[in-house]
Amino acid sequence: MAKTGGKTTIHDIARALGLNASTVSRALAGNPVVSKKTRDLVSAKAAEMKYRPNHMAAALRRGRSDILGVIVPAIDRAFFGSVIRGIEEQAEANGFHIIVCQSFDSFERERSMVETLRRIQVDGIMLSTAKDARTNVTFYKDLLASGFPIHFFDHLPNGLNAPAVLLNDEKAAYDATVHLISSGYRRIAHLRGPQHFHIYRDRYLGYQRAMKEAGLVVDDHRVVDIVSHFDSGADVFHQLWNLPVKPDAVFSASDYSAAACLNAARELGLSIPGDVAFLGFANEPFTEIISPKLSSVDQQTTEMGRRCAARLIDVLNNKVAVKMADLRVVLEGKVMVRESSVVL
Amino acid sequence: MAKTGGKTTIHDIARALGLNASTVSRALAGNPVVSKKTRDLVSAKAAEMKYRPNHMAAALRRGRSDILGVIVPAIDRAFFGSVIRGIEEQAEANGFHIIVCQSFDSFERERSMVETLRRIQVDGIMLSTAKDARTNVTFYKDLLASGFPIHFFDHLPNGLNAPAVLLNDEKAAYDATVHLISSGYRRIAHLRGPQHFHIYRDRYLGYQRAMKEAGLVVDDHRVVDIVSHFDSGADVFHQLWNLPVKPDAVFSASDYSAAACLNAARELGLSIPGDVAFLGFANEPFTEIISPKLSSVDQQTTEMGRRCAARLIDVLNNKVAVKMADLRVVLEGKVMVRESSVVL
DNA sequence: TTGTAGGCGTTATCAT
DNA sequence: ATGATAACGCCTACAA
Repeated sequence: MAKTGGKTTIHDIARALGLNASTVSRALAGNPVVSKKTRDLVSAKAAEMKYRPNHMAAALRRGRSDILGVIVPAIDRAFFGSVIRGIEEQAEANGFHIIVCQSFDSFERERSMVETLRRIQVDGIMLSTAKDARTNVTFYKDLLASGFPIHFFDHLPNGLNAPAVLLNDEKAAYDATVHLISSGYRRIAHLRGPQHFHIYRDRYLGYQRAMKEAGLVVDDHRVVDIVSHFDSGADVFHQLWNLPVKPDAVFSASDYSAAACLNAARELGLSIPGDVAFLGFANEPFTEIISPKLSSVDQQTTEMGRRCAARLIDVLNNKVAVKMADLRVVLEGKVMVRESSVVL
Repeated sequence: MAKTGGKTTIHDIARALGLNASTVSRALAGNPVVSKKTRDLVSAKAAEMKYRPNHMAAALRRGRSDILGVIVPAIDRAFFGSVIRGIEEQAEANGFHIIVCQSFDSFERERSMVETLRRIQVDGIMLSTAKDARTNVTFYKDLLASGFPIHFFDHLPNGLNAPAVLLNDEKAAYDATVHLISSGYRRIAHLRGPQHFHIYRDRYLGYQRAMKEAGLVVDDHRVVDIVSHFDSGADVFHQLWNLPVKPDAVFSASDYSAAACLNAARELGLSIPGDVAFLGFANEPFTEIISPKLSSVDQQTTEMGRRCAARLIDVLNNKVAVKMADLRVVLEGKVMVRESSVVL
């Protein structure tokens, strides 16, 4: 019989075998210092007694939990679900587990989740910070200075220099715009995200660079700010279509806005991509469902998660010095060409 | 200075205050047996020394980790992301954390994840089982018999009687069909999911019941099996539209198939919902993005997660006897009426 | 009201 | 090759 709550411990196995608990521990760990015979004996007995190692006890002793914390604004957003998938894959492959928390885009919640995760003794934390104006960069600076292993992904708060896996938004937007240009479009409009976010500013810059390099003018009338993600799409498109010189393509910093505009264009009976082409950003699952299928920029989300976890684990295993500068990984986006941007 | 790795323990606080660690422990726990003065003193010192409780040590001692395990086929599917959101919300509100794992629809992985989670000493597990033919119900029966707290959601493997939070698929499909009927549609086709899954069989049954109750015939030609989720949609619709008597509405057991058919119908220049209406199932995020917006059945995913976690936590807190029968919760779906099924 | 001591299950450091 | 012992940080009878 087991001691506590029907749970077998190494002591139970030791007793049953007339051995010492430490020998059992070593045997179970496959320590070659223990004779092959004993090792086999022990593992047989362990199986027989349905022994299940207590990971927490081991963690307490070793000072390492093999658990990583993940904080995202909301787990049910496609982007984060996909990143977490990559994180979990990579963690699992390395014997780690992940605890997932949601900040709901509140900095205060985020801060308290970090605290709680540390109490649980996670070995490190990966997070995509909340889009919260109250975000206090000092908190992260202190955290980093304290040496606690933390990795960011998707974006970094303004003014923070820290290990992170990011997307090269400028390049991705550049590539996307180049794709439109090389497909023959010239009067390319841009639906622009909030410019106080790095990612959207970079997308705008990439768009501009591609236009300029091709010798095309960036007409300010063709650059429209996205206010709400989806709902105002029709208005935005009508505004663009009422310009004296109509655009022949729309590159949007968001798939939602792109889809809304695309729908508005179709309502008007326009041919897509004949009269006007569309290209979004984020490669949301719905881009393949709507008709015509929306071209978009894939953000390598799962890869982002994998890389982030891999880097963090490298740090934990001392395989990589915690030189922050070295730890910045920038991924390349991928233009997914679909029906909305190719003249058939 | 702290003893280990710069981490303050209750012993450090005790020493600094000339107290005993147990007093500090009690004070920190807010135990009223400790004088108010001492309690204040202790918490002040704790803050000063940046004390962070070691949850693992406490867990080991108390035999309770306050961590729950969650196993889903894939975290990046909208359905599961949404359920997990609910689980995490509820767990967090009760001082629990969740560890998330993916089975990738493999029974063997699932079984090994259960094992690993138990090693980590999670207090209970919530899972949506893998759609894997090799699934062995005995495994779950044994697990339940052992008394380990486990709750299922979304569906139960055939032949398993266990605590679960499910959707009343029959009723939801019935309601959906009734909505179409009361909107004036009569020749309603059904895109049917694989009948060896309970959920799809129930949806088919609900459709049939509504039709019969309304005195409408269920024409077998109008019932088409969904093979692949999305791609074959156009073929399916053409097949339906080439029938001698064309359907005037399509109720699909999947949003993907519904969307594919809807697109095919639009290609043919049909008016939706004038010529033909569409109603899907799952309320996928894209239903509001495509045009016309797709009516669908909401599966109360977040609520499903919340309820599942709430029930499990009740069991853990001994608030609810572990009578399995009592623990079956059946949620009602909700018909979301959108543009694709209402004649304007 | 506070202190003492033992143990949760494991591992690491001694010694044998 | 194996055993004894202590310790990881916390909690909780029991004692004072």
